[in-house]
Amino acid sequence: MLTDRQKVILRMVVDDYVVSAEPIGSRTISKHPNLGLSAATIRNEMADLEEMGYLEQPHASAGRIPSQQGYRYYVDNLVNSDSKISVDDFTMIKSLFTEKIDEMERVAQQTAVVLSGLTQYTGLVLGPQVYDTMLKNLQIIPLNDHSAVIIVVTSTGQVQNRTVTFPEGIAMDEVERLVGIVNRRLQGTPMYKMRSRMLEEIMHEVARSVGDYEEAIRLLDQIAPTIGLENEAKVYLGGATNMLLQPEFQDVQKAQPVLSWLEHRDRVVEALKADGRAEQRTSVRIGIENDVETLQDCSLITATYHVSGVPVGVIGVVGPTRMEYGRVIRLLRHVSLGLSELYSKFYNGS
Amino acid sequence: MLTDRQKVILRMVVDDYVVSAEPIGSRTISKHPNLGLSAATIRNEMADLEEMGYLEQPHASAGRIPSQQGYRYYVDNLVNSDSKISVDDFTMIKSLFTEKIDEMERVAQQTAVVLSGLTQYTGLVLGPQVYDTMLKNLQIIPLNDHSAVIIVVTSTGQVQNRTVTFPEGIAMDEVERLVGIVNRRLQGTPMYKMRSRMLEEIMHEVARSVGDYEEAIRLLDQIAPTIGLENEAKVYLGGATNMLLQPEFQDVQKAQPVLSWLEHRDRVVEALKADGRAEQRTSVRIGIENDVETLQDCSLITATYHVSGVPVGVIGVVGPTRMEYGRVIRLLRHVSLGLSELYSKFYNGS
DNA sequence: ATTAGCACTCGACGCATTTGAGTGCTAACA
DNA sequence: TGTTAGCACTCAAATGCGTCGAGTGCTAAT
Repeated sequence: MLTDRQKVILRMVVDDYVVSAEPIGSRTISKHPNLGLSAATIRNEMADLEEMGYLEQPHASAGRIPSQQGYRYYVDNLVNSDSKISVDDFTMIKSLFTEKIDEMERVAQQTAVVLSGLTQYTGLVLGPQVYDTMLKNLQIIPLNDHSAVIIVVTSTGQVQNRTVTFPEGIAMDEVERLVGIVNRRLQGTPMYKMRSRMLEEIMHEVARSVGDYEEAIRLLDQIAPTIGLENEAKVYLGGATNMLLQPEFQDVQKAQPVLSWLEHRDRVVEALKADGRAEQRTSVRIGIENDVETLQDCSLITATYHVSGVPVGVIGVVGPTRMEYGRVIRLLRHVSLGLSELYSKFYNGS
Repeated sequence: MLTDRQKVILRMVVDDYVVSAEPIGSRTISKHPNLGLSAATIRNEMADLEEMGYLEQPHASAGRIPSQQGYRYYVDNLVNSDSKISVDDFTMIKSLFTEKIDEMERVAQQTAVVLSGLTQYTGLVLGPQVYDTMLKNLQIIPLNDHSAVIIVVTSTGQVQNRTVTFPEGIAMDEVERLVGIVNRRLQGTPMYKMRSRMLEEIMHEVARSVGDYEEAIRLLDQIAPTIGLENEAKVYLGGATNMLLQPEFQDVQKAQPVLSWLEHRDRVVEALKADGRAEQRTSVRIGIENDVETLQDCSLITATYHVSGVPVGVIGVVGPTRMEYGRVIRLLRHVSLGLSELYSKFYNGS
């Protein structure tokens, strides 16, 4: 357990280090106003904090920097994440939500960019995944004799499409009949049940109406991935190269793996989803707390956003462990609330 | 005009420098087999080549490196861009086209990744823009009382969609009537004429059938951007962070602007389009030949791909001016041929 | 418990020296 | 006349060395 004074000192070290990126010495701390302590006293306390694992020394005659455990303690006990965000931040974010953006995709992208712009870290947005969407409509538009566009519309207005080529021996009208069947029997079916329902309920009816059973199955197989669109979450990155401005990424060897990791969307999606499933509204992963090896010197802070109280997406920020935890957490909370509002309006029909 | 011997030497300098990234000295060249010349002779020739502007010296006692003019001469006269690509490259690319990828979007993305993987530069793909597509179908799917999804399908099977919210006082059936009019009157209209045709031909008819003229215009305005989808080309990047492996990007200050430039898709699209309009099938922009200031130490090589002989898209590679011009040009030619074939099949209905 | 004082540590910085790759020039040679 | 060997010269990079100073730990005094 830390004494009050140790907490104060730890907080000061973190706060100072986060802005300066240089080890903090005892003198620096002792010069802080409203802290009538000499450097020697601070030294003693710092030595204790180091022994307990909250601080560390890059080398013997240098100042102290927070350890990952130190950051963790800071985030759990010292940071004030409830106060308001700064006026500048507020106006910046406000423009994001008031600007009339009718394409929801652009909102997500723009959110990532704004998050990065405000923090100089990388902004992440995991697009909304609404789980209880249902099939609204299945359309087929013939292109020529043997190919057509299949269009799926969900109850929330998401649209997915795919061009399919028919196997030899299947005529257009058979396909159209097939689509008719799907529409008749499966409208209103939740999307996540789609695939199984298609197999269970439709197959026999298909067999009855379509000439060639074998071919019908082949065709359904081709359409299935589109129809049963797994509502696959898309991730949007913003300002990944902003991170190159951070001192810890001045060394390309350090920066390359992280940027490279960010390039693979699927990995990023996975990392964000993991946090999205957590109970809390905001999650902070510091260094080795990240399952991803590449991010062992980075922190990932995420927040979920909601539609009708249900979490549907995640926003987040990746940066070096030396991060403005307080500010970033407040920013993310604020933005996630805004997004929740926006998406709720959108999905509940504005 | 260069003597044959000077050409040989220039080619050697470029070839050596491209792989070593270190200034090339006279001794190195003289040691080349099938070139019975002493270092001293090479020195004289090199001095001449420098005087003519094809080589330069980083500092007095260093070897020579090619100047941008030197690269230009190399590309124009010395590179052999017609020979075949290597077997390794061939198999790598082959898997790209034989793998059955039915989503054309993924083909483009994957092409960019493969280009980068093969070169360690950044791969670029400007998605196909087919200019003579026509309106195939306009669909409207109501979501609730005051919003619906508008879906546009073109003759080539491209699908674009948008959620629209109706102004107060416009009922769903009026919207449906409007869509019907558009379908009846404008099916088969080339997409690029869409917007003007909509205004010219439809307005008066709309006014007749829809109750409120003012509102009808407002509504059409809202739909217009989707219908008249400018066939906006999408750009796909691959392996931007691979460039951080290049020696010239070991300095973050050098790398950051370039990576940052690549982050803004619109700028990249513009640069690629510029090259796509050029006459030649492949274009090489070396250093300052790039209009973009950020790329003054980079080279951009592009090649167009075609559908039915008409150029519809661009692929390319961005890297440092010290680039394997020969190999990259051959790669791009090969890949662009493959893409042309693939897209031609796709658009002409396979 | 706090603090002043002091010896000690160690990276950063500046400066001189060395090293070596590479050049330009000159004179000899075919 | 073109080519080459030889040599003095140049300069970046590497190496070594002393200095500086921020910061520490320890001790003794308050």
